[in-house]
Amino acid sequence: MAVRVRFAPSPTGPLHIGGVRTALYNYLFAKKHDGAFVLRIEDTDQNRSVKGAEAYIMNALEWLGITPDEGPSTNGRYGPYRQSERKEFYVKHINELVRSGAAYVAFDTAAELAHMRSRAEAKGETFSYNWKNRSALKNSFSQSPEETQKLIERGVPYVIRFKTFSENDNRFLSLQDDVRGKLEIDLSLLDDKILVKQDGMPTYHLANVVDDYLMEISHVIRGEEWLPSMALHVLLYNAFGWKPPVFAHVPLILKPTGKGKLSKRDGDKFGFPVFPLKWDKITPGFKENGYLPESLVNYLALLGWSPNGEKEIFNLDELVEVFSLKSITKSGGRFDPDRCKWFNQQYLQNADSSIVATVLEKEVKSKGFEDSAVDINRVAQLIQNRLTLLTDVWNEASFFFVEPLNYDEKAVRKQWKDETADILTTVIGLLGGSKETSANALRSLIKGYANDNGIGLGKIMAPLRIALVGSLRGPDVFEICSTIGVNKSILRINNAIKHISG
RNA sequence: GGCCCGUUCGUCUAUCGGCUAGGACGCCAGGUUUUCAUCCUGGUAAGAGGGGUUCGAUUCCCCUACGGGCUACCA
Repeated sequence: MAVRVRFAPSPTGPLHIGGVRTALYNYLFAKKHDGAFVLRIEDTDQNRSVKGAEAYIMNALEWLGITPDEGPSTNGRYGPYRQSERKEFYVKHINELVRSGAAYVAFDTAAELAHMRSRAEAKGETFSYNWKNRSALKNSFSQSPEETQKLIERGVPYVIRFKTFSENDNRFLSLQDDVRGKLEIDLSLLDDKILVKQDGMPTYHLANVVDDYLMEISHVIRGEEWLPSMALHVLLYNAFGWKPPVFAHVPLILKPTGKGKLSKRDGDKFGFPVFPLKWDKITPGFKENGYLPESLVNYLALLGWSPNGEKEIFNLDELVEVFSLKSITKSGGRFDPDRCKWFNQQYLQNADSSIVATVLEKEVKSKGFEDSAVDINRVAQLIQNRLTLLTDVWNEASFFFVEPLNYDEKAVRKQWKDETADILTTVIGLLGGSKETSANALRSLIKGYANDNGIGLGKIMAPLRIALVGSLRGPDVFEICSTIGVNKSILRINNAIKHISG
């Protein structure tokens, strides 16, 4: 049987990082088995749909490189791919269930149920709409078919519930999950879930099962929050006479520290993004924070799943190659910002330096420091292995374009001596007189001078760096000197002498 | 409260009854770089607790604790 999987988010906001990982696992599994990766928008609850969320989800998947084979933007033969556009299918199939007696009509209002719930709670009990009390409530079980028919005709609002369990049914249902193994569920503890709401729209449970069947989904890979309803879903497949898909419930992503699962607020709190792309004006995503999509994918893949062996850096294609549901972890994992950054640093180091150059060029332009004399590509190469995030670019490269406005006090105190001004003045002379301006040429020039005159190189290098950069950091001094040009270097050195010694 | 799932270094994980419990992030130390970062080398640090089963348990079973999820006319 062909492998077909789906990622089925609800468009209630930006795609959370946990959703990203679920989508990723689905994608990897599909590609591994030459199957199809389907995007289905679960928007049966109109009230909760958020404008722009669907587009966000698609853009995010696109950015990550895990583009669906089928979805709202394609015209696959299993469409439409928005549940709000599939009502006819649900109506057709729920009628089957009602006819067969697997589902029934119920007239209890939300207020009545809420009342019963709070009364039970006051007594320390839990109200559950199930086999024990179903015949005592207002539904087609407690009423005659004529009565029910009459109420429906009169337009009394109703919902349709699933008859989950009855006294004579098998009490235990055995389930198989590809991540967790065998599970045994006591069906007598389950309640009669609503399948169709008063407004005629299906709930998640119905829509999900009908769609997965109609779309010929072979494997349902979804978050662990769905594990408790797996029995219901299998029961639904059985009631329809359909073969259930294979299920695999993946663990949740937890907060870096503290209790609970990762939430939007953790991002603000700990200073890292939890969404792939920026959402509103104030919530940046991984992209805006300087992460490469490949590194996010790599990190997320390894949070909750592990390959054989000790290799850790995998691009998408390599992940596809080695991915397997069986090696998904059972326990929830904490999101570790440091480790995520490390992956980014690794990818940045191995990336084509044009990526860095592009970002740098944009920064330089937007800040108004365009300088045709400074080779952007060369600077990019010099700073590339000093970056962790793409957003570090300007901090690492600014001094190539902007001369120091002030000088690191501590560095000056320690490295700037009485004789420094004289030495640097000589250096200026040497630089000015040099025909060769490559980093190597300048290096041997200065080293030669130091050697010939018995001056320790340290007496030159540190002050020179302070003069050019403003502090003791950055790439090789002679590379900087050569990249910004001898003339500009001399200017900076003169300035430093004036400011510090003068 | 009820039900379900889980539990190996601080974090992500390997181990599928026989281990000096391996790797990665982080952290610490040393080396390279006459700076800083990178890079290299080394170090630190774990089987929640208690019962079984077994010649032998991190690995299998039970209990407890802890963590997580679900418990809506939300997904």
